[in-house]
Amino acid sequence: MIDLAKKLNPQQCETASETEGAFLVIAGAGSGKTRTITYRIANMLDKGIPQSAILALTFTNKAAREMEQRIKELTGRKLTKLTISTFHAFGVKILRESITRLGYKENFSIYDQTDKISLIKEAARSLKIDPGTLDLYNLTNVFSSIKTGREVWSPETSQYKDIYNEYNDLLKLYNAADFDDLIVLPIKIFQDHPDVLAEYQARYRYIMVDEFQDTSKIQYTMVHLLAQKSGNICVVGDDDQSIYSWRGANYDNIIQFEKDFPDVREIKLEQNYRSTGTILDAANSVIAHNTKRKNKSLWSKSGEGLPISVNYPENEAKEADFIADTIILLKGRGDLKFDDFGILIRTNSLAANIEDALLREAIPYSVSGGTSFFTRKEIKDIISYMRVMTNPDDDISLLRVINTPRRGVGKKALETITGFGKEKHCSVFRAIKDLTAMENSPLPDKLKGQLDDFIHLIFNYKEKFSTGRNMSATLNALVDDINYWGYLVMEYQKNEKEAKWKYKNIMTFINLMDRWEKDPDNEDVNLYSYLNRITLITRDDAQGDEGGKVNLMTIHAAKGLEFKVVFLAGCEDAIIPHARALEDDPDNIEEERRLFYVAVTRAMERLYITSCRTRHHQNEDMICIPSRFLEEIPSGLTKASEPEKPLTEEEKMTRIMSKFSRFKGNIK
DNA sequence: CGTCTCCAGGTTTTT
DNA sequence: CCTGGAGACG
Repeated sequence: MIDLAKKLNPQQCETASETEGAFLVIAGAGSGKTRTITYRIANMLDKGIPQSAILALTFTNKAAREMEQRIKELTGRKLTKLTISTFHAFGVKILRESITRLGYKENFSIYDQTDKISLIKEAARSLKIDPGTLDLYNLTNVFSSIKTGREVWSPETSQYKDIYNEYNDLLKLYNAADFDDLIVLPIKIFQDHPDVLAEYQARYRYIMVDEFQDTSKIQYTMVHLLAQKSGNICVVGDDDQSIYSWRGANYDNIIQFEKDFPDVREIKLEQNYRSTGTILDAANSVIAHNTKRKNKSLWSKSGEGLPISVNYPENEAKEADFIADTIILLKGRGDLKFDDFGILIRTNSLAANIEDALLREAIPYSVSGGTSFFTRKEIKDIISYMRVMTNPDDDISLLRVINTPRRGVGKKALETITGFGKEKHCSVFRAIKDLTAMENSPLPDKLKGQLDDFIHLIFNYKEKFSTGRNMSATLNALVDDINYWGYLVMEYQKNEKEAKWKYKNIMTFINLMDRWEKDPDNEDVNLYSYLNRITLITRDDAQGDEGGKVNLMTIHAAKGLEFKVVFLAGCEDAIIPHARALEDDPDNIEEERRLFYVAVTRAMERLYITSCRTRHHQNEDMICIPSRFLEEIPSGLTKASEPEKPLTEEEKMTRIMSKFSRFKGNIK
């Protein structure tokens, strides 16, 4: 038995010890939120609540993994029946069990952003609309908003209604689900089939939601459906750290929660255990400028600590050098490890320069975000092969690999094949199979032979994979068989390094699979679950935390993490707050401020802020203005290593010009 | 008919 | 600066 009162402060203790009923826990930054949840679950297990009755929903895979690890350590139990996962992974779990209720077949594919764009193109083409005239990236967002109920069709968007409908028809036809479907379809199952819902309600009688402030409306709907029966639900969040409203995360959820569970008990965790007094004061001062927030005040017993260092490097290269040099310097003192450092940036594009400097100084680092490993072209190619094997209806993946490596399948041949498929209402895979077997096929004989080989290859490897044994070796053989290396050499003739690098990525991918299938805790070893898994893993894969790497990531990705030393780079106006955020809605300034607040509160001991004087952007040297949030930090808390020089008349002029051009550039 | 090459455009944040 | 699409070539 764990003595909660001894390990936790009174508010934490209350949260952890009361397991029945509805709870709303407002947990400030660094207030020991994860610790509290961990103890709460451990306490449930102590009380004899079965693992299988507990569902904990987190925001990222990493958070889920960490929580599981901590509970394991705390209780010393095996946790095979406990469900700790992200909303999306939980959605996949439900769909794998019940998607046939909606008329889908079992091995559905999950489409990421890239697949989604391909599919929208496909939908447009089938409606005789030239995809070239569309802003596809933008459409992915519009469709997402519509599907999740965040927005309704507006005069500007309603012209895309037909494409949207076609897009959804195709998804179903291809037996595929996009990310939104992973939440929307389970809800549909629950609503259409009360018996299924009742089953899940009976199974998950104790539900916890972490980072509740970032739950979207539909995610909340899903949780509410599950929890309304038992009424045992505990949501934990911090409105000041709500940074995903653009994705449908909604403050209204807190209000809705209070309505849906009128007996809710509200607990506030306000003691901060993470940061020095200086850092906390700075954070508090900044966030106080926001008007829409629940009242709370973070306090701490720790001392004031060091002043916050604010620097104004000449340009982004100097900024990167400063960060790298400072890491070397602090590391040299011996009491810090590389993974005690976090470098936070507003946008992924800021990472490149910093990576350069870290590489040059031979500082080991890991970047999260940006083009995720699994969305790299070469990796997607390989994944698509495997997807076709698990789901032959997946036309998008099939079209991706049919001519990769090149098999002489060009535009004309593709037209014939897809045309045939449309006519016969069958998948492209089926069409290829039929067309190659046909007597007087419209395809030339040479191509028929090639395609026949392709079909056999798919069947052959599907068979090998289906044993569920040694899948990484099978994959290795597949990569050899299709001569992917030869393909890379061809494609990157002038750049052998690139080809080698891409091939190395594939080898890494195979190794990852090997590790995964040999993991003794893994109870579900088959190709399909692997594919599901990697589609949902994105930025936080780098679980190789051997303790030796500096962390470079976006502020969004840093949510829930803490570092002894934090660098906040690119603290310039138009970066944070981001120019695009402020364009239409001035209310967005509050979210940008929360983002800044999240960044500051990641720091435990030292905080370095850099704001470049100039920055190279789109082939132009732009003059930069320091972020307006810097002014919101009381000057007594900072130490400017390099005070800003007053502007010359000429500089003022350029600044106005650059502002103007930036503004112009951002209209539509 | 498939492939190669040049040119325009473009990502804020993520599951 | 890098990616993807359109047009010329083999």
